[in-house]
Amino acid sequence: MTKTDNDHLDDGFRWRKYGQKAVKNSPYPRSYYRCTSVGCGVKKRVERSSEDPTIVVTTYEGQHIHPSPVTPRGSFGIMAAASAAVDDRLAHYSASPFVPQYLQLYSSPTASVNNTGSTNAIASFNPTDSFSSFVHQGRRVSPFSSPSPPASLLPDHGLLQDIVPSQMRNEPNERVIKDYD
DNA sequence: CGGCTTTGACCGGCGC
DNA sequence: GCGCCGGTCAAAGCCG
Repeated sequence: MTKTDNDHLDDGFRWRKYGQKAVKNSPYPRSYYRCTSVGCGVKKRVERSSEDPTIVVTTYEGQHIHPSPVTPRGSFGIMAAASAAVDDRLAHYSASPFVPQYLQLYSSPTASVNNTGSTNAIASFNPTDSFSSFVHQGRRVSPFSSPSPPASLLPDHGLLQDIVPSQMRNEPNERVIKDYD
């Protein structure tokens, strides 16, 4: 869940929108995106909370098989370390017998980012904010990956989506990236 | 002109 | 079998 008034969150990857549907129990539509990188079938769903319109719920499906194709402010290099850290946890989680065919990982990646001490743009985040939690569903997404191999065997460099370049504060006049629309 | 969004149609799964 | 629902396709249009 991400608190933002901006619909177009840039998490460091290029996404192509391929669908939009009205969601039941919510006046807001749900958008479907796919990673534009070839061979990377990562998908994500983005929908707005019906209760709090400033909250967008982003659900990622799959893991990127490539590093971030874009480096918005040249500050995404540090994300490699961050993703590696989360990677380790992901592998650990997936090894757990309690995790079914998919796994749900709740984490606060911004905290680990700050731990690097070398952040710049991302340092403006609030790691204490519980809204930085994300739900991950590691499922088979591309025809290349095995049905459901242990994540520890995958080169998953792709959990960068954990870090969303948006402030998660409840500030009315915040403008995260730019005032889009 | 190329890449992306938009948007209605289409499709498969599921419940009745 | 039928209709609903969630997800995807793909043509057309938009925009830098």
